[in-house]
This record gives sequence, C-alpha cells and structure tokens, in this order.
Amino acid sequence: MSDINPTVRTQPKLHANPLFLREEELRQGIEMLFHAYRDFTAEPDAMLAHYGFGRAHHRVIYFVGRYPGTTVSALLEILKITKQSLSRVLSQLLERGLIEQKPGQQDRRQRLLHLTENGLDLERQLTANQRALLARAYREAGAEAVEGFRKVMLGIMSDEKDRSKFA
Amino acid sequence: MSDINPTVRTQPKLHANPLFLREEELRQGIEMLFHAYRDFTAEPDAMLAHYGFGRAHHRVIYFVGRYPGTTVSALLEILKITKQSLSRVLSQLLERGLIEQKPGQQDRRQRLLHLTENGLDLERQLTANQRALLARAYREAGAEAVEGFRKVMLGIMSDEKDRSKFA
DNA sequence: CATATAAGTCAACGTCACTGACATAAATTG
DNA sequence: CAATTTATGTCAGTGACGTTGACTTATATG
Repeated sequence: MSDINPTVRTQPKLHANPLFLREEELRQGIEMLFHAYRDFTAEPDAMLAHYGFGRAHHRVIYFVGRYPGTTVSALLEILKITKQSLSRVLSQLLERGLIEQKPGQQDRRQRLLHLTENGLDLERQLTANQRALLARAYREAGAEAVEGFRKVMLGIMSDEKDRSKFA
Repeated sequence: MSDINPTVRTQPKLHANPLFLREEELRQGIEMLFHAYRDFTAEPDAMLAHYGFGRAHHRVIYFVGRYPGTTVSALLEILKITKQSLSRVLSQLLERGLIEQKPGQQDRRQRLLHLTENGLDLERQLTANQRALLARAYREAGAEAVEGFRKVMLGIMSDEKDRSKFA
C-alpha cells in the first residue's frame, strides 16, 4: 500500500451546518458518477483493445445494434461528435466487417447501418459485460432504488429529446 | 431536422416476454449512463478548453481540491491512470500556477498537493456547474430517488474501497 | 547496508476528439 | 428545369489523453 491509512489523511471535513451537508451530498454525487462510469467502461475498453478498437467503436457498435437501420446523421446526434470523428471510426468498422451499409429506399443518399454477424457477436460480448454489472447493481439495490436511479439520470440529461426515449 | 419522425424508424421493438423486458430495462440503464455522463461533462469540458485544459486536468483539480494535501500515488489510485499520464497533466497545472506542492513532513519523498488561489477559483467554477446539474436532478427526483440513485451507483463500482468512501 | 517506496523522466505510440474547407450525389423547392 | 438544401464522405492539420517500457533520484525502512 502506498498509504497506511489514507482515510485519516484524506477524508474531507464533516460539518454540522446543513449547507455543508448539501455541499457534501452533491460532491459525493459527482464522485459517484466518476467512479461508476470509470468502472463501467473499464472492462469493455480492455476487450476492445484486443481488436485494436477503442471506446468510440463501442459506442457506434452499441447504437447501431440498438437501432438497426439507423443513419449517420442520427448517430451524430446521439453521440454529439463531429462527422469527421465518426467517419474514421465508422470506416474502420466497415473495413473490418462489423458493420454494413444499405442505401435507404425512400432517400437513397442515406446509408442505413446494420451490424454483421461478427458485429453482433462483438456487441453481445461488450454489452453482456455492462449488463452484468448493471444487473448486479439493480439486484442489490432493489426495484425502488432502480426507479430512483432512473429519475436522477433523466434529470441530469440536458436534452428533452433524450429524456423522452426512456418513457 | 435530419429526420421527420425518428422515433418511428429507430425505436427498438417491444416484447411481451419478461426476459425481453429485463433486457430492455438493462439497455436503458446503459444508455442513461451514457447520455447522463456525456451531458454531465459537456459544460466543464467547454470551460476547460478556454484555458487550454481538458477533462484530465479537471479530474486532478477536483480531487486535489477535495482532498488537500493528497499525494501523487493516492491520485493515481483514484484516477486509475498511469504515472506518466498524470505527470503531464500535473506538471502543466504546476506550471500554470493552479496547484502547488509541499514536501511531506513525515515522509519527505512525498509531494503533498494543494490548489492555489487560482486553482481554487477554477475548481469552484467547474464544480459549480456540475453541482447545479446534479442539484436540479436531485430536486426534481426527490429525496427517496436520490437514495436509490446512490445505491445503484455504489453497486456499479467494482472496488470496495471506493464504495466505502460514501458511508 | 540492502531493499523498497515515492516521485519524476525520456521516448515512442495510438485513439479520439477538434476545426475548416471542399466534394458528391440525391432530394426538394421555386 | 435550375437553384438550393441535405446526407454523406474526405483531406489536412492539430491537440488531449491515454499506453508501455526503461531508467533516475531521493528517501525511508528493515
């Protein structure tokens, strides 16, 4: 251990003032989000590294798997990155045969995106991991806690459009 | 709009089977985490860009502000990055006068880290933003929901040590 | 004194994001 | 039909942020 008793040295001060309790409550929330997200992405990141992919590839594979036939512009709105950033990742996934494109019937400019068999396999591997993490957390916390978790997560989202997906 | 009615085209299928309901519940959780974290970091990222900093600088400023006098190795354990990655960010923050070091009294090998006045200012700016987001979410969701949120977040964390900080 | 620990450093590398400008094809509109 | 808008792709350059591996310095500890 780098530190014999880190909690003694590094624990933030406790205050009796209710204002400080609220400050403490919010800071704990900030930190819980950091820790949870860090751990939530750690395993998938490691799996992706074996394929020479990164987290951006994961996000594309996930959302194409979730919404088969989605378009490039729809992905851009979800991920909130630039076309150029998505382009690189997407063309790598096409090259490696994890995603395929079909021209849109109504609008032939669109490239409707789908996972291939290999893409589906990888998506399942990655999602299985995160699903297991979340399933354990849900199970331990209970149904009521899950409802609370959902409410807070929805509140954090800034875009009403995103929120409306979770009705 | 890129898509007149995207929900019709892209909404995942609904299933009566309880197994699919669970699958849907977990996928929604995965997506809520993605959306919430993306929005939670968007504003601070933009603020940091004005200073020529990035998210990594934010994390260091945050945790040094939270645990004044913390050590480099303690930071490494929290952030779970390599010494080299932290080193670059930390030396930039030292150069720019946002963080200062004091040698440890018991162990003079240690460099105890503190925010300077400027560092405190920036920390407050960044944190104020995330605190406001979270405060709104907490207020709208209610106290009971916040308790549920905390339970689920704790469940997602893989490290018991991290969990124990939130007692 | 020998070993372990805290911290810093050099070099090389890859992912992932950005800006800005431009190109192509197809749809839509006046 | 001609002009404009939209969906997508592309080129060039840049920077943030993470990695591995090897090495150094100072200090603490058995």
